[in-house]
Amino acid sequence: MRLTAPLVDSDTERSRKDTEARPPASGARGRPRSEATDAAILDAAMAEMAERGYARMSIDAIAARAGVSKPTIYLRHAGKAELATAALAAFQQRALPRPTGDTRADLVAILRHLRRGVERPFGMAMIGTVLAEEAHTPELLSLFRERLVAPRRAALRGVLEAARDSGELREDADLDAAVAALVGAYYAQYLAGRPFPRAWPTPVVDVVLGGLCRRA
Amino acid sequence: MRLTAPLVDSDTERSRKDTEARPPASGARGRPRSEATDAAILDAAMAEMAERGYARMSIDAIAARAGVSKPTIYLRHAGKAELATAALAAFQQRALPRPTGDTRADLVAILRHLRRGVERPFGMAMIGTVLAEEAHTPELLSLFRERLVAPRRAALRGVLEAARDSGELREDADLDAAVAALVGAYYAQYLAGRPFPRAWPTPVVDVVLGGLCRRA
Amino acid sequence: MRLTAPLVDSDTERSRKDTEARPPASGARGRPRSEATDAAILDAAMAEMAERGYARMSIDAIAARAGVSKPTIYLRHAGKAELATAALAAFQQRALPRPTGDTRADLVAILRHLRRGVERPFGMAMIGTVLAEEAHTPELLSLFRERLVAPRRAALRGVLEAARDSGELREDADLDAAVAALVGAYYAQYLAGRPFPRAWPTPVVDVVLGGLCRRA
Amino acid sequence: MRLTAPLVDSDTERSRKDTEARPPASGARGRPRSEATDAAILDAAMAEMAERGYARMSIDAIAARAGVSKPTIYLRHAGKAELATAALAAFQQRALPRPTGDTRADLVAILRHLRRGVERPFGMAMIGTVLAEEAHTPELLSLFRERLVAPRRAALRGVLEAARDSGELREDADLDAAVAALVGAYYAQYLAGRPFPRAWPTPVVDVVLGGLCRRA
DNA sequence: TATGAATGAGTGTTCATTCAT
DNA sequence: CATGAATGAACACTCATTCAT
Repeated sequence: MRLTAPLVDSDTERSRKDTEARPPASGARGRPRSEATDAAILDAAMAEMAERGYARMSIDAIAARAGVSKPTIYLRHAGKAELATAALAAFQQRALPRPTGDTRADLVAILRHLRRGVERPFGMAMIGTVLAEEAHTPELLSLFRERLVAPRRAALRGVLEAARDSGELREDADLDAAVAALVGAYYAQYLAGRPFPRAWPTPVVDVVLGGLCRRA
Repeated sequence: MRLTAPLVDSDTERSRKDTEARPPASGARGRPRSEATDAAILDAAMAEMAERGYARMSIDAIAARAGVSKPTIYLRHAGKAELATAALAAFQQRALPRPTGDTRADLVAILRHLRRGVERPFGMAMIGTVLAEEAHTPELLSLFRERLVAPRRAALRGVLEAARDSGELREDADLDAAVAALVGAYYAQYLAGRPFPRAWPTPVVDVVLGGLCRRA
Repeated sequence: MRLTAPLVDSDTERSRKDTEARPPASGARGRPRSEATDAAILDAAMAEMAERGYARMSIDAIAARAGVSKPTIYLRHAGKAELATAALAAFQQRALPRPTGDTRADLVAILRHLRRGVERPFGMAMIGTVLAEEAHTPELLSLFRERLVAPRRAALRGVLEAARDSGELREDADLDAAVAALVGAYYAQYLAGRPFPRAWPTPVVDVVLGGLCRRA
Repeated sequence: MRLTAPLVDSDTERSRKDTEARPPASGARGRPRSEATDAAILDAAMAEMAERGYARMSIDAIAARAGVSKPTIYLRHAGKAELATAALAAFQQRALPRPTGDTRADLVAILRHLRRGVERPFGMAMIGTVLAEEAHTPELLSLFRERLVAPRRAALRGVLEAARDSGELREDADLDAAVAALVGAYYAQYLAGRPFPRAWPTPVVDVVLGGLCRRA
């Protein structure tokens, strides 16, 4: 039974659960594990981690939220850290927008996608917790990078590379720095506690694409 | 007795401790409160918070690290949250570089200053913990913004405004987006797990100042 | 959540434990809660409260005395106050003597019953602690009144009312004052530190009855 | 400086402080101890003990209430137990009413005096705490008996003996039981949680006296 | 003499984890 | 397979008492 709505959106997909610490015995003897239970646990863990942070998230709360008992969780995951990483590994963000060939519009679309993730309740807290736990549970940060950060950066980089190859950009443009500036602007703005204007992605893209200096 | 080296750098200055919940009585009666103990507690708290995060940081560990007993801490700080905020408030980053009038050099200097803060051991974990604790202990994030984030943003903005006023920048430049892109690039790069090239600030400043697009 | 239990039960040593803050799930799934442990905890709590008083009674000591761990206690009782009230609620004094119709003998029998309670080791200390805690933990006193004081008063009053109805006592006899004088004599004697003579109840009953009986 | 009104009434007298654990050095060298401070400490201790009970009363709170520092207290009293007993020893209740020769009126007057003590805020809590602490700090109960209980019992007994000697009472009346019934009625009524009628002492005296008086 | 600072030993409570059914 | 019961280790915080000024 679901106790609360899951953190993930409806168009979220769950990836294959091949990261479990305690795989079910091969052969199909006995009652098979419920896939719905598997998913409920991972959803609950993800939600708790986002809302309360890894350190504060409690197995008890996850069990209650997923509507299962604690041993049911431990049967699937070796411990708190493994549960958290499994939840993160299973988490799939919304599909990134497909590039259209219009560089500016594509960049804005990707930043809009990022914004939805960051503005989701506790989205920044989730980023915070993986950073805060780096020393204690480094897998969280690596997984976060692999699952959430890297795809977005790749998408941005793809758009920029295409633009460069088509001659839209300067040959010597540092695309790495550009990608960092584009996505980082969100983090910086949030950390500064400043409100996001309605059409926030546009000015950022404009700055990065066009620069601040007066044209010759 | 100091158990560990302090987190703060040698050129760090400690700000006035006016956030204490139980201020020492004015006048000089009785045994004076040891200033070395005051500092040791705040240093230890800051270090524990950076290394383990606010949720995991324990008063016991802070007491041990500072070489004092727990009641000595509670004499000065009303609770864990107050101790953490006091440590944050007392933490003074290195002085920001003074602007020279050379826009590009000034921006690079400020970003270099930021980089030293972020690359300090557990620097990003500190940012992570204030973000992760936003729901539970919002004072941490607001204090962090006030003490660390805002001054840097103001410095960056000052340099950019001067440049705009002197005609160096386009009149319509969105300085807010530019500041976010400049400092955010660090966060994004760290979160991506990518190494920082030797002269990292330069490409970022170049992108923001000059833009990616080919000039007309 | 229930703070007090209903007024059920007449003869069983331990009343039904429906005052628990975290009741066991109905149905028989999972490991059943040990009834021996339930009882051991309540007994230990009652003993500690009588011996050391509510304020001094520690969960640690109760756990040790009951031979269980502290979380085992917290599984059953929401906190120290709830544990103490549960112990008090579960405590059942010896059954009161049944009235025989002989007024004087019945009163003496009830006072003898009271005396056994008061002379039990720490019996008066138990009364003391519920009085001392009135400001801090008023449930203790109300439960004590409900479970221990009220039944005895009712029994005494019943005997006196029967005697009055049968014409043995004066019509205008103040039964309330008489009941108070009868049971209060014990408290006063104890508080005075005076030894209880062998047949103590008899003189008290004689003093009080003499005042109530119809004059010749 | 007095922080709060003292528990004791204005017509309360303080007895000689010859129970101090640490008497001042003989000879009058150095600054003499302030008698006002002595009294403030004892008043504060008495009030705290009545309000919170011996176990919960804290030296810190007493110091604050008395407007002194903790070492000032420890200079005069060897520890918490000694402070509490000193406070109790120094406590003098209102003077008992002088007997007039009218037995019934004298008894009522003494019970009225008792009632004022019992109904004083925390009066019963004070009785409770000395009972609760009997195992831990038996001096409290002995002192309470000596200072508060015994004088009242003696007064009651005096009135009754005079009445017996003057032929008002039966020769064989058990005065001990009668005294216990008279004062105990208060304790019992309070413990039962029943309200005290306006003229409460009268019915109690009537019940007890009726039993003692020679029949017509 | 008096102060404020400092402390060792606890307090009630919670949590990740394992056990018994 | 799944449950509820049980636990060792920790947690933030407090108190009676002593120290240094």
